[in-house]
Amino acid sequence: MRERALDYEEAVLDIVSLIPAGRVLTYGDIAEILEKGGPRQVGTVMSRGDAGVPWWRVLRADGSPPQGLEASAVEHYLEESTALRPVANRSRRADARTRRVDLSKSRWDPAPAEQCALQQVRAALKNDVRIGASGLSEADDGVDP
DNA sequence: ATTCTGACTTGCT
DNA sequence: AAGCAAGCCAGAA
Repeated sequence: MRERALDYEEAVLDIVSLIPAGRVLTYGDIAEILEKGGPRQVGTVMSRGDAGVPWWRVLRADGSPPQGLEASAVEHYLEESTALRPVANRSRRADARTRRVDLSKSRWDPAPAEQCALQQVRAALKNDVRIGASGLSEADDGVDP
């Protein structure tokens, strides 16, 4: 019964693990979903090691993979057929380093059920989870009095 | 309490 | 497209 409140790190990792193959979210998106912290906090969590989550599906606001991991991230994109942005013709460096994900095409657009799952993670982070046993299901939406 | 740091963002050149 | 500065949020020193 791990239905206790999630700490920030767990919440972030949960979200990341929910991103489908071929889709991506930005650090900022995740912070927004959790309604806590900012892009940097999410980045900090991710930097602690992959923890078995698809880290390459989390990118910067401009569509570029996390610093230092561009090369291996691109391999995953090719593998998952993630929509990449066309390489600038002028650029000499048409390498993995210049490649960016096309956010307008690959950004994850969660279906209703998925949004629900995301909200559950947020709720679990916010206070505590009250699913199960006692059956008190009032997860206050977080708005302060 | 204050300062530094970072898998970040945005806006301006 | 690229580089730079400032803003931002939390945790660590």
